[in-house]
Amino acid sequence: MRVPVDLRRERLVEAAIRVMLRDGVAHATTRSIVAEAQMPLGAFHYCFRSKQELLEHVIATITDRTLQRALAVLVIGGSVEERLRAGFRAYWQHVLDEPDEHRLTYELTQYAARRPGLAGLARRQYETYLDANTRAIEALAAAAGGAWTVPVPVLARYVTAIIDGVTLLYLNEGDAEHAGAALDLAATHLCGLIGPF
Amino acid sequence: MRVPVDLRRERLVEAAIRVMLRDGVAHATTRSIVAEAQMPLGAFHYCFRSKQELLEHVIATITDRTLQRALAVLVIGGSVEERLRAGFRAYWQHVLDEPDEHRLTYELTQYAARRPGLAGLARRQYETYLDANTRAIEALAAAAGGAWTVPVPVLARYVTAIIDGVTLLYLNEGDAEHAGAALDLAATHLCGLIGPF
DNA sequence: GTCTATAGGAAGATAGAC
DNA sequence: GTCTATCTTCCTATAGAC
Repeated sequence: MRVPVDLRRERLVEAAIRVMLRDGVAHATTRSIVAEAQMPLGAFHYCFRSKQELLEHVIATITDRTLQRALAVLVIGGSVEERLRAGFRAYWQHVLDEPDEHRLTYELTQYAARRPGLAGLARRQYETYLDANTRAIEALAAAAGGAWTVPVPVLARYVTAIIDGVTLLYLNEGDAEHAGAALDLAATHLCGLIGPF
Repeated sequence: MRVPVDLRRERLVEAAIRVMLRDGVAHATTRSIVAEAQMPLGAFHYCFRSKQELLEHVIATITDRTLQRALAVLVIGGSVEERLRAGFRAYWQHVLDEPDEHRLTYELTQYAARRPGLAGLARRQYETYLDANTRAIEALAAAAGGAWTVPVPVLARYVTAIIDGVTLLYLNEGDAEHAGAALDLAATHLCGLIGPF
């Protein structure tokens, strides 16, 4: 039974993500991945040169999905404050719905940062998210016809940091109400930094 | 040459921390740890029942050190705003001085969260930090003779989240100036949440 | 390309002499 | 308690038949 190599690659990447979501990056061995994809062990190495090559595809896939979700939020209409809050709310809802996806994102970043061959990818992953937040912040100011009272690069890092921090806290502590309230506090804070009009 | 087992345990824990700081948790194998401590491999298992037992000691040691540093900041005097900013500044200076220690903290939390035998420790680690921040926030309000305009549990999570988020961002992106400015922004925000007097 | 079988190495843990 | 030698298991990667 012959299956195109491209399709096999895709299936292995998806299988790897499922295993990582379920058991963590450390348990995603070549063996567990091919088992999840219902392929023989030998299939792995004529689809990917090495396990690192698979991991690069996994990280690229996850980063792209996160980015697509972030961009989808930008098209929401309303006042600046409504749009800002809607963005935060949509993100937080996704954390509540798919906590494992977010856990995996942090795990992959850390895993990549520790291997020489993947360290660059971890950095680029963060730069991608920062860039998306920067665009969102600039878009909000443009829509308001005003400006921010704090430099955009600082705001972008503040937003990225509070989002990551609240998510990490929720994943480790499990208190959704208080964590969500802390994120709302940051959103309110940001609303006060827009102007003058 | 006979060395007390308690002392050997201590040396293995310190050696493990050095290896983890240098190469990451995944590279801290029983072999690399005993090599760092200049002990034979066999020494490991009459000092610790298992590698997990060593890890419990490592996490306890690191958590305790972080806590001691946090408590040391509390004795600083001055106005409420000065004390709050001094606390943030002291923390941030430590991040700049010892980034590897902070990287290790996140790595250990994540590592622990994925093993059934250690998952409870990861949660307790976060609860410890949250508890320390809660005390600091209450102490600040008490010193001001006032109160916070936002519930303390929410503030404690906001502080924990922004600290973690900014640190993680700096460790992954490397932009100390902008990350520090984002942390300052949060400190300023907090100063505005104290009152009425 | 596809698979089975296996190489080659590193991990945690233990056996047993001293 | 102390150490050397070894057991068992699991990993990534490859060899070689089809």
